[in-house]
Amino acid sequence: MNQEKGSRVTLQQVADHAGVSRATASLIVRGSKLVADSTRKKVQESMNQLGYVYDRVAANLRSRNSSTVGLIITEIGNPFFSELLVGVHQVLDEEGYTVILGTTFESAEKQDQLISTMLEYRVGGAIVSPASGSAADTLNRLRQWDIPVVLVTKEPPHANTDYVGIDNVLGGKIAAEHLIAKGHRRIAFLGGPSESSARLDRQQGYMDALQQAGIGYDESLILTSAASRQGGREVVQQILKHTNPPTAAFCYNDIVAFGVMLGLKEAGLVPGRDFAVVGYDNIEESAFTDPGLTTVMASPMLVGTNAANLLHHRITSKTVDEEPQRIILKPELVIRGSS
Amino acid sequence: MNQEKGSRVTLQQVADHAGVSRATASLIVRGSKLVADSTRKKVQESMNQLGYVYDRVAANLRSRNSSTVGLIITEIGNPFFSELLVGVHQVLDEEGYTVILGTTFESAEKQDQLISTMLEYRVGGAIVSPASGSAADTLNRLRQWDIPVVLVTKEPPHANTDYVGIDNVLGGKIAAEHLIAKGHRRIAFLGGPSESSARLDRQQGYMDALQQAGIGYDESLILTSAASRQGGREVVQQILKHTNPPTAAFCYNDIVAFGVMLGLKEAGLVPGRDFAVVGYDNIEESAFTDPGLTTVMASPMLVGTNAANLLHHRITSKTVDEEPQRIILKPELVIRGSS
DNA sequence: AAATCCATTTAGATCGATCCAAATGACGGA
DNA sequence: TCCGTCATTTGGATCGATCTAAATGGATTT
Repeated sequence: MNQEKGSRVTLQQVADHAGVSRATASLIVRGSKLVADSTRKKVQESMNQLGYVYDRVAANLRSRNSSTVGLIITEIGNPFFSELLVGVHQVLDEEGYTVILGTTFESAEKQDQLISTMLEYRVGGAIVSPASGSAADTLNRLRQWDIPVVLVTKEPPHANTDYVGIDNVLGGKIAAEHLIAKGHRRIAFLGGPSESSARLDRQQGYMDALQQAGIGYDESLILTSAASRQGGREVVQQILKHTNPPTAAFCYNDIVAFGVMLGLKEAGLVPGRDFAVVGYDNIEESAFTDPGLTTVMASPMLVGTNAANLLHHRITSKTVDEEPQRIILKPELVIRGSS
Repeated sequence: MNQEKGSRVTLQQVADHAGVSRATASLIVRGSKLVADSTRKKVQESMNQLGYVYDRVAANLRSRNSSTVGLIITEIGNPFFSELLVGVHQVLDEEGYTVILGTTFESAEKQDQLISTMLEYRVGGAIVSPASGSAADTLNRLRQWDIPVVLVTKEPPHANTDYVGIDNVLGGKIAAEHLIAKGHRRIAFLGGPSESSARLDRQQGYMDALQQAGIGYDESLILTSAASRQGGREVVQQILKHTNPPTAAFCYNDIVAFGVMLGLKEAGLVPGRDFAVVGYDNIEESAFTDPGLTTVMASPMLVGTNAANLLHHRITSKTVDEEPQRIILKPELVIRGSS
């Protein structure tokens, strides 16, 4: 405990203090069972006395393996991602990785920057939720260096990479089917950024359901917006001015749905009675709104744990050239008061 | 661009390719103006051709300075922290740092673990929101190694460290004064973990205001809970059973306040009409509830940017022994429909 | 022509660990 | 006593960069 301020205690110093070689001390910090119990005890005693702190940076440099992984998401403000992040941490902390977090705010340029940073830090792998406009090329920069990448939530075309996501077509479909079963015939699809593959898939499922029910879809009831509360609020104000307004809406995600419900209240309508609303994601908050939000459960945390497990597998088994894996989680409908 | 898969291009290889020494190449990647323009161009050309990627890990090892900083928070789920995180990133990304994030979930043990990890990764500094039960000792482990630490939001007793926070006493006071001015006489203080210094300060301000107004406080109207929606919901159910129930509540934070508003609705009361609610933090969502939440604006992002700036200052100016600085932001009341 | 200066470049040691192949030494068997 | 075996320990090279102090060489001064 009595070290010089600011200067680290090195393994060499520990070894000298304990009267063994640096190599032996190194074996001990790595928990090797090659060393005799008596020496192990002696060295550990010295480590405590000197206040030794393992230098993972130096170790990683020599051993050519990294104990850090990158996590790139598009938005921290969205609880979907904070829950996903919890899932990722849960698995990776356990396995001894340290996570470097980056947020792109949906900018492809920022995403590129972040990938450069992660390369410079020698991350062992990365979990990436690609920014909407970004091409597969960017991601290949990582794979080019044999760094495993797992994509989550969105998949740019031609990205030949591991992917963990949600069956968005199915999700859109069960949402729309639910509203149809409730007797609605004019159902809007509201919000979300137009370029997002996730949004397009949900829209596809929504349209499929309407077609199959023999209703057909009305292009004028499909509107995009920012994926925010404010976006939802604006887009519902707009749809209510429609000459033949809908009686229900399926929203891009829960956040948009909250905005939609707020917009409805502001227009004097009661969500769940005068107008049905269905969201997507089932973030924690959805159970606590008034009325509770009917939504498609996307289990962000499960996406996170799956992605983390897959990445860990790739990193340890060095099988980057193996066939890419796709894990598609099946969404389920959670019915609450809003529909 | 034609490198062996998996093996990095080193500065040595770049230097050989360009016909200069490793040292010169090193000067160039660091942007030194000592080198001639002609050589710089030549070497940069080689870097592009070979696809060189700077190895920040090796560089940090030799130069004994770190370009990473640790950020330890208690909860990612709470938007207060995700907004704070955005603020921190905003400043530190700009300055060229990389952030390692850790979440304690309010566990002192986990916090200890995270600090160990950050030490092992040679972070240049850390921003920490201490877990409620944690002592100052833990933090001193970082300072012992001359690693600057900036505390945010909470301050354990005897932590002789830089601190950025909000004037919680004042915040509690203006919240209570607002409710008193609205004519309320029985005002509850609801939710939050009992050990938290932030909570105690807010409670202090609340009690001060009541005393000064000649009302005095009633211990039975002060209740703790988990700092979650569910916590707020439960605690309001409880307080409504009081023999002489309050007509207004000041809540530990916005999240608790949302739970309180939900609980009121479930009990058939309309927040803002039958019962006034005031929150704390002014997270984004507070403007989008029904009714909008009156709350004490704590500007989490501003806390983040201030903490990041202060930390950057400490890291660069090597003045760890300088008098600790305390930045206390003044909160303001944001009045909306809930009161 | 020699000395001085300045701008640029460089060799060799170093950061703190791991890897490898080889050394050490105790022990049992021939 | 000598040797092979096995468990343990070790020195020296190495990861990919930076640091230091010194070398290089052309221009300018004396």
